Amino acid sequence: MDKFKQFLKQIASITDKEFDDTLSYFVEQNLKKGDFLIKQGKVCRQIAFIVKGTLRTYYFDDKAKEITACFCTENNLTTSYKSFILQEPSNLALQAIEDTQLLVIDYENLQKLYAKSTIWQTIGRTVAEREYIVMEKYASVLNNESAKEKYLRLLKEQPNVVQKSSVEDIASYLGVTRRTLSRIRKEISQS
Amino acid sequence: MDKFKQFLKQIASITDKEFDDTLSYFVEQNLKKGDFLIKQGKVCRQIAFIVKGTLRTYYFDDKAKEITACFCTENNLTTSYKSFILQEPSNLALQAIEDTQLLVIDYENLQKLYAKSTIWQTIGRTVAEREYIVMEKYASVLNNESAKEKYLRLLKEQPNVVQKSSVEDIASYLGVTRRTLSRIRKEISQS
DNA sequence: TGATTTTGAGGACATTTGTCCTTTTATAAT
DNA sequence: ATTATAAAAGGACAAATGTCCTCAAAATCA
Repeated sequence: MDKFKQFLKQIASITDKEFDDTLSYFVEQNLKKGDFLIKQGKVCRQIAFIVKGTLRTYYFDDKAKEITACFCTENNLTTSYKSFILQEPSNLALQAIEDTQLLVIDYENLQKLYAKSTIWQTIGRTVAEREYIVMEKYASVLNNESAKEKYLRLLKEQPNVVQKSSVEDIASYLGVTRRTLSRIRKEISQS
Repeated sequence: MDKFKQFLKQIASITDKEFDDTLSYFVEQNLKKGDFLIKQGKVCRQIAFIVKGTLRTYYFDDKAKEITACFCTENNLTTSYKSFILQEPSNLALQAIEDTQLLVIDYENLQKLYAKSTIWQTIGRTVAEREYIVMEKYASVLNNESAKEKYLRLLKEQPNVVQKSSVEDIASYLGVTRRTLSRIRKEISQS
């Protein structure tokens, strides 16, 4: 609960009172490893703050290959954002890769917060802006870095994720094949 | 002017009066081919609606290679978004690749709009959400498509851009080398 | 117009990455 | 513990892409 308050304070200058007034709009939810927060094809109706744990999001590309879109970690928000924004069926699935504890708000409640509170309008915009910045960074990495550079970056920025995930999932996140990732790992272990 | 109103109406239900009250916050600006809207290293203080024309945005990657980040076309917004959001020096430059006509709002005026009008809060959030969705799509293309697929997609989605831009710029946008793009073009012309 | 510079096409070869497969190792189930 | 199953490593070869370079065409400038 306190972690979430800290998270929000770092986004906008929300007062303790505003925060307390808000909490009733959220519900706690726990996922076991392997559980889904959101499944493909359903309209995503939640945004969740990850108190503890990790989720992987994935979709299927044009060639029906499963692609990891993102690893979502503690102290961040997670959702199938496009589906949530447009309230259209989600092409993303969100699955817990370990036991996970969430604070969840649904679409209606968030709209209520937007309607009644300026600070929440600001939070909503700022969250979208930040998600944009993260995605822009990801795109530039995909555009400009080699397989090895991308893997080393992930290793540096999200070492826990590398630990907890399968080679397959990491490879598709980096836009390379298992074979390539295997080569890279060997190279690294030898140097 | 009317194009801009249409653009906004499609984002949020802004009334004619609200729109008229807003217009004084914007200024018209014209760029000649080659002119910069924003230069690297400066804090970006504007968001612009492109009434007519095209801009290219670019940056230099870790290896000091110039990379085209985006081709911005008529009836869309353009800005160095990250720099604008964080009010930090821009790594992007925005340059007109043909004579271009803009409607520009600066940072202070936008903050004023946010402060005084709920509809502008909604517009601000919705714009950020849309930019996110565009960037997410771009990332998935970069992650999953071959050089040829990416080029064919650009050709389909932004044929004018392909016409107006150099091979170099298109290649870096697609994350490939000139040589690769040259091969693809030959292949296409032969089929 | 003629000279100069920039841009695009493409040859030759190197490197990276992918495909298909087998072997090895780790994990789970009985 | 033993067997069955799934995941990772890696061999052999193919395809895609990059590097470096030259030449021709196009654009620009004097």
